[in-house]
Amino acid sequence: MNTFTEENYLKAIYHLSTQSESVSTNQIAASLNTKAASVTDMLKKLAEKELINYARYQGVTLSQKGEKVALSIVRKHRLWEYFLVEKLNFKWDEVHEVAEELEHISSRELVDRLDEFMGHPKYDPHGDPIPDKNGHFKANELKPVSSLLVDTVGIISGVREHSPAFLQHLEKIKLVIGKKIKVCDINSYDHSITLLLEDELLYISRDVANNLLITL
Amino acid sequence: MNTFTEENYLKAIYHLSTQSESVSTNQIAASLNTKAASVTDMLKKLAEKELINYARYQGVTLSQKGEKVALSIVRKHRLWEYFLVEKLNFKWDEVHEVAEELEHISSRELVDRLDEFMGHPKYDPHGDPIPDKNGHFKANELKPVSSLLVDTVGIISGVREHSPAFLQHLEKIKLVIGKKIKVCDINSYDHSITLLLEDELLYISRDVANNLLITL
DNA sequence: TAAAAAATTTAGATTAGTCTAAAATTCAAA
DNA sequence: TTTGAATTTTAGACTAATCTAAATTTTTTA
Ligand SMILES: [Mn+2]
Ligand SMILES: [Mn+2]
Ligand SMILES: [Mn+2]
Ligand SMILES: [Mn+2]
Repeated sequence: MNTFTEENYLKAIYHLSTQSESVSTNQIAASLNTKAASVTDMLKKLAEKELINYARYQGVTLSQKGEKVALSIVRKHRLWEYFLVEKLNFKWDEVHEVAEELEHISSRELVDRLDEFMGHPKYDPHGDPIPDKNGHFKANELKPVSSLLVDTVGIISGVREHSPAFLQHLEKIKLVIGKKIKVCDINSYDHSITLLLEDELLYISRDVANNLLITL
Repeated sequence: MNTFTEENYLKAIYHLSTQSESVSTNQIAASLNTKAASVTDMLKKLAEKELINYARYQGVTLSQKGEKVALSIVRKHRLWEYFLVEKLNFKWDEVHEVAEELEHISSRELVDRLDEFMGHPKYDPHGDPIPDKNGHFKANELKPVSSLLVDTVGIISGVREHSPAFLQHLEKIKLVIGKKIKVCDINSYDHSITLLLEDELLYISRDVANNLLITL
């Protein structure tokens, strides 16, 4: 159907589209670790196949067809991540790279049965929503911990940054998905935050607070 | 490490090597649905990487290094097939195509954990042995039903032909792996065979008998 | 609003894998 | 053992995806 590479472009455009309406050539190049010239070539090809809306120099949006493909890749990526963590005991910082490969396995039957096997999970190990077989999902209303006021209480529900280093750090300090936290103090100089987590005080940097997401 | 295509060539050479010592360009071309000229190009590349022993016009054998790679692909293929049948309820005739894709997922960790998750199965759904993480396996002593004498008793343990059509046919007549059979009669004109299977008589053609393997 | 800077596209190459057609080699008869 | 057939390799081309360098367009800023 579509090549491995085409799928990666569509996925990249999809993710970038959640940030800004239209996506630029340079944004795509950066996110795929490739060069702008290569991106332009591929955009022509994807436009030819009507997977994107593209006009020279004007940026890109996904067509309906393209979004459908992108969502199916995202669905597969997140379902496989869930499988790796829940069934094969991978850690949440170990699954992304493997899922980058697994998401390109084409069998529709496979992904739907995998979904069924796991009981139709709604969120992946990083708190990201898993689209259903029709591409539908409801995203949680997430706020970065850095945006909260003192005394706010919330549940850790997602991350903004997916690097193994960050995820390992969170795990080490037990700040994992599902935990309840309360903001105890915000340092007005460096914006570091003191949290209450299971009766213990925990200091986190502004950087960590920025990339940690909660539901109220 | 190696490309998808290189892996498929190594696997094809591996399987062909179980039939004849040295493998020919044309055999590989036929098994991969490609042309002899393309095969020659790839053989040069694989020889360059020391994955095969190759001398112009002389046929090919796998090097130790090449065999190791081939065995890891075969291991993955068969483990995934087992997973699909045992965990996701695929039928034995539906798994091969999907496994053709899954076998190229590179993570060593993934395949070893999958193996563990399933309890280190020894045989895939078609009765083929699954190499362990070191590439070792013991093949059953298999005989085609067509080679048996009247009154021989055996257990269905493998197939020589893996086409969905053949597998579906076997399933329909309940001739599946593990079943006990007894040869009741061999027709001397067309070599069709009458079997006893769970107190019922079953007629199979020479063709089926040829592709159905048993252990004594 | 006219440079200058930044972003994007085009031009021209490169690499992997494939093909057809032609040449070379091996094998099998006669 | 020569000749013809079959097999295999080489030559030359093509496509997908990538790159660098140069040209073009858009955006910024003075
Ligand atoms: Mn991921
Ligand atoms: Mn994830
Ligand atoms: Mn198979
Ligand atoms: Mn099999």
